[in-house]
Amino acid sequence: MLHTQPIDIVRTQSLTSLVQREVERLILTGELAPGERINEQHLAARLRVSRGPVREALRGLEKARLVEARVNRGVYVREISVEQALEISEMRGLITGYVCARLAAASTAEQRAHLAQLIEDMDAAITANDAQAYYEQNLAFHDALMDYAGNARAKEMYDALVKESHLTRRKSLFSARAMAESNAEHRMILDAIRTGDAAAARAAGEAHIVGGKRRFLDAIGVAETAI
Amino acid sequence: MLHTQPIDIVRTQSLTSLVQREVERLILTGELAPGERINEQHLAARLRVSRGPVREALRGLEKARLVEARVNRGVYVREISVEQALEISEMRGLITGYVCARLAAASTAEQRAHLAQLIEDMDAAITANDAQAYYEQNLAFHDALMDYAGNARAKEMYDALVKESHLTRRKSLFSARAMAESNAEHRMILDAIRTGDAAAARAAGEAHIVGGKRRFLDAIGVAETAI
DNA sequence: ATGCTGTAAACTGTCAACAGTTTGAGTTTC
DNA sequence: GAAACTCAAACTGTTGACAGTTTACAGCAT
Repeated sequence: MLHTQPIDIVRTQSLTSLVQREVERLILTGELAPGERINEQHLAARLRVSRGPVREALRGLEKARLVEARVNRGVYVREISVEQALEISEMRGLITGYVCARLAAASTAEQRAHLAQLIEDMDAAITANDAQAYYEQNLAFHDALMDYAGNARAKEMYDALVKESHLTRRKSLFSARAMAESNAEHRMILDAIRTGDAAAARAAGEAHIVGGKRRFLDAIGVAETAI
Repeated sequence: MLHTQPIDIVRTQSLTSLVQREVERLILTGELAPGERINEQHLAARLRVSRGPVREALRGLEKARLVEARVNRGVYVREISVEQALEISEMRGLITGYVCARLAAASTAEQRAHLAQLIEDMDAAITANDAQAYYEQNLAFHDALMDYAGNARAKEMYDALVKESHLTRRKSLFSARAMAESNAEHRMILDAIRTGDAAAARAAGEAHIVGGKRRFLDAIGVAETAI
């Protein structure tokens, strides 16, 4: 009975969850752009399912704030304003500060070593001026912080915010200088964690918010005073 | 044409959203208890709709973390453990600290007066040993903090956490002493906001977390060291 | 009595069709 | 030429039905 597993996989996942994951992927990769309308029929035909599971999946994505439904008018990939992007960023930073403080209070040597490694990798990406690599490693760094802090709820909220932040049209192509600043802040976070100073770790996380917000505004060319 | 409004309501709101609100109400009021299974057919019959809207509504509530779906086995009102309740509480407190800091940086006299009034009301509830009134006014106080802070995202996340926290079976019937402690912390928050000291306001919010967590554990009879 | 097996009822997951609304092209009117 | 109207196509909201799975119970063996 070698081929029993595929059947199990089909049986243990609903079409709704599969559709939801696929649409989420389409949105996060930009194949479905913010503001774009999602046609239920076409989507159902493309995925070879009926409209039922598609509608259920879209309802889930609505609560996840990735799409917006307008009555009798269909669902649209959500568009977020600069103000909303900043709010999301602040919430991300808030949670980051929290987990940094927790890690300062309790973390293993292995965890700290992994964080240090990621910072090294980001330095390499900066040297290579590889913004894409930096972006991904930056996500990995923050993911690691969330994982190690031992608060599953904080991690889930953070992940939801990160997904939502991908809705911003302006793909943040950071300059080498911005990346260097950002990574210096990562280093400060790790230093504070190493010394076990929860307040300092939290402050470093907070500083990372403020810095990230400023760099975001710089990147999109909006003066902070204009907000 | 006196009876035109109900029709309009039906037209401008989908059945799904109505079902979702109703099921949410049933859960938050405890008519649907944590762990209880939700029968789609019965629910659809009770609300006089077909199963489609019901299923869509349940999918939304799943993302809102109020229900849990098990494949081929239906959806259940979510049960949360003490650990999860503590995580939710910490996140609530985290956001509270954030908005307190923002209010210290910017708030109007009217807003501060309203907060002061709510604290007075809570004092009255304590004197009357009316835990129910205290509970509701406490929610109103925190709602006001969220409203006035001017971060819509923070408010939404907080509201979602509050709804989720209602899933805990143990209705926190605080003692008069616990209520007094809690309200004293509210007063410290307001004092810090009044003096415009963002750091102190935030610290007061943080203290309110720790205090609330300790009181919660006291109420359910779990030693903090056991967690 | 106790445990196992088979069967039927109940329920979930999925689909296809219907009803009502929106949208846009074409036509008419001013 | 522009605005208003008409009408059909397209699409969403909703429903009812079908297929497959789970569950509970009765019957049987031990």
